[in-house]
Amino acid sequence: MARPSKTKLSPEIIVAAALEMTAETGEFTVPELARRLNVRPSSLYNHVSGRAEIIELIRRQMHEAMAVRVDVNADWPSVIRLVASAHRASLAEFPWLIPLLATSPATLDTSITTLENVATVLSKAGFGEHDVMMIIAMIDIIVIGASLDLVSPQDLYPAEVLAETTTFARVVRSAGIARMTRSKSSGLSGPADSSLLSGASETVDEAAGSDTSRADAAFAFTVDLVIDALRARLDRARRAR
Amino acid sequence: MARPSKTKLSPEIIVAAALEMTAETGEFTVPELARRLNVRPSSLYNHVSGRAEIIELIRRQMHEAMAVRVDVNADWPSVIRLVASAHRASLAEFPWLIPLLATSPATLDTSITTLENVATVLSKAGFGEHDVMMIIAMIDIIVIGASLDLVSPQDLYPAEVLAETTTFARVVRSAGIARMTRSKSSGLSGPADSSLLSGASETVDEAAGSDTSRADAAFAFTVDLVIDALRARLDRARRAR
DNA sequence: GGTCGAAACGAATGCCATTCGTTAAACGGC
DNA sequence: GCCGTTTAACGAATGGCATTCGTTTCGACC
Repeated sequence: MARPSKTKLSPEIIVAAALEMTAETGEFTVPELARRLNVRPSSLYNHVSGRAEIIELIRRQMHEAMAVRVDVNADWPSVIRLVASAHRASLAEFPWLIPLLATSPATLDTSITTLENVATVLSKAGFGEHDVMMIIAMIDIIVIGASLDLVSPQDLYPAEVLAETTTFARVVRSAGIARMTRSKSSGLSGPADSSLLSGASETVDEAAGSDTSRADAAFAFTVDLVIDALRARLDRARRAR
Repeated sequence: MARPSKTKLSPEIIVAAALEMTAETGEFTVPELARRLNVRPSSLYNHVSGRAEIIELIRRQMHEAMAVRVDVNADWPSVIRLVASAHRASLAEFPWLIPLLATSPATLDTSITTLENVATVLSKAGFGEHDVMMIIAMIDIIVIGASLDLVSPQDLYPAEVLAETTTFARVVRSAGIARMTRSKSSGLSGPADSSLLSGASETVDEAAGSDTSRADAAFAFTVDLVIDALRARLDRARRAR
């Protein structure tokens, strides 16, 4: 077989398939990618330089997807909520890419535009320049942390462990979070170490959603708390002036 | 060669070498590990079941290292600061393990003891049970996010990109963070995709520390803000009662 | 219509994780 | 102190992955 009448590949096709694969299995190998595209692995190298470039393209695409249209005239708490929620939602879809994304420069116009708009809104609201920088960094921190939290195993605090505590056990129980069954771990693992998740039993996870509600609550709590604190800070600054 | 007079391996020796390797290169392969220990790869399998178990042992050790001795009689803001700082410091040492750690249950007595103590302190301080749970989750969120932030590339916002913004550029500049040079990327990558970091130029990174100060500032800002907000929340609850 | 580049293939390389059978030393009961 | 059993090393072999190179054939352009 040689060159086909209609080309079967392109960087776009490749990256789309790769993204789809990571979404399904959390894995991503070149041979498997080629299999999905009905192509030999070596063919891919006519379009991309290698696995690393494919990952880089995925990263770019994620950054684009994370761009949010910010209304520059909206009030700043809404903007913070919007941006934080949108970013968290995007990240939580591909959690194993988080270290990649968190540690790569914000090169994309789209995401920088979001930042620019957020900065504008905060500035207009009366925050000082240093505060604006810190707030943006803080949003990043919270978003990334909360995204990882979102994909945590359902029983972050197993019953056996809770048994040894008193205060903490009561607290957990009161939050309606305790899970007595040790259901299968989250699908997270990334390409690096999927084998790690063996051991986990495969019990029914009827209440699989119960823990995302914990993560949601913690995220909401944090964002609310932070916005409250920022509001107070703004008031204080205004009164001082 | 057969059984040596003095055994050359043990799970402890293996995990120590593996941890050291990840600290140095961010990588961790079984053959390389064996090479460091002056042993054939197959020998390792007499002591651990495989790569996955080594990772699991590393995870355990990290959890142990993250345990903090909490003075139950200390004031709660100090406790929050202490726990958050200690956890962040531990995580930042091995950032590629963060997804692993963040998504695995807290099984270890040591780390659960820390949680128990934190819960006790917060309860004694007057926080309701639901709040205690949320605060603990929030600390997790902030710690994880900040740890990843800590290992971000130095120039998170390259000059070329900033050129297209006005407000944001001013904000960044005022924070004294702008880095004009594009120095080599952070060493982060995890076992999955180290090859990604090729391309990066190897210029001198004279001011490599300048960005950790940004990360430090953002972390401190967030913790301070959150503690302020919690203090206000506590006051409000007290007054309502 | 001939030439040249592009896009597929197949084979081959080198690394990785893992398994199995082998060997010889250490251990432990008598 | 002897002897069987266990143990901890080894070497070879397997199968998967990422990648490279040479080959083939098709399409496009002159």
